[in-house]
Amino acid sequence: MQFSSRLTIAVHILLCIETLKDDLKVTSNVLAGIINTNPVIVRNILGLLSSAGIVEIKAGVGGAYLAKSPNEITLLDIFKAVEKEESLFHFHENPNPQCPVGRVVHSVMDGKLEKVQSAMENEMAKITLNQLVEETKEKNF
Amino acid sequence: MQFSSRLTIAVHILLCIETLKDDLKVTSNVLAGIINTNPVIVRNILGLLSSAGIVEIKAGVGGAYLAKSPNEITLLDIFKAVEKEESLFHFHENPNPQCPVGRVVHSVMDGKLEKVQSAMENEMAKITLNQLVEETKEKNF
DNA sequence: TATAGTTGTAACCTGTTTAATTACAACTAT
DNA sequence: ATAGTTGTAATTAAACAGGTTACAACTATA
Repeated sequence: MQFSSRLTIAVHILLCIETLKDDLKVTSNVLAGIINTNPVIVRNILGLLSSAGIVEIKAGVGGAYLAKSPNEITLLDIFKAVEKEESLFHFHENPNPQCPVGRVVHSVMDGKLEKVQSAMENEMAKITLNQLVEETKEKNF
Repeated sequence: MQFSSRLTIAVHILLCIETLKDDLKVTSNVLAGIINTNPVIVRNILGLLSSAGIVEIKAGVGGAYLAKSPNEITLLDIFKAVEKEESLFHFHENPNPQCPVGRVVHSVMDGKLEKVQSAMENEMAKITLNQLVEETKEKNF
């Protein structure tokens, strides 16, 4: 199991919007060329980011813009925008309730799995788009 | 995206092995009945747990047994046994290297994504099978 | 030794998801 | 009015999850 590449594509899109905004209008065609994918893929992901209040998209005339300051956008925000599943873990259904284990396995595990997911999300919340922009600039000298 | 139910099934299997070992021979048929799935599913997951050195399986005569003490088995061990992907995240291939973002996005993100994955794995490593067994007993009074 | 119960594995099926692609209606600055 | 763009539907191919049937190989024990 892996997460889809929507997360890394979304980050790439946002970095491009912030980095290229002064030089050209950042459209789905431009982004698709940079990311090496299809404009429809980009438009779908931009739609998710827009629904999440992370970007604004100009209908008709085209172009995507950040809806917030880059240090108000975290990796967790981006992750939640593109991965809609509330829980990371999928529990098998209908364990046999006549077994002492089957009766309680769900309640025993739920708390643990929530902690694991929270650990991941807390780490994502520490990373802002601003940090990523700065590192991108640094690596280009 | 969600993890497969292999993790929770594997935990359920291990809890059953430890809890029921004194009362009956824990075979794939028994486990399938308890977990409410197919014996082949159970045998495949038991095979993964066996390859990882977590359980021993008696060929021919049948039955699965823990290969280690329950407090030497962590949720991370179980997770790694049943989810074979090394990286949680899937990076989109071939971003355009002529773009200053495309050139470095991989190296900027890799470190971040590793930290996120480590946070999740560290939390999993804290949880032992022994804890889960104890909580299962408690919840059954 | 023959047998019954079990494991390991192959083959197949269905449903879901990802990613790519074509097509086109609707929108809007110029 | 137009050209460029977005939003979205429909289709395709590949991968994966989970289930199922089938059967060869194994082994304690009667």
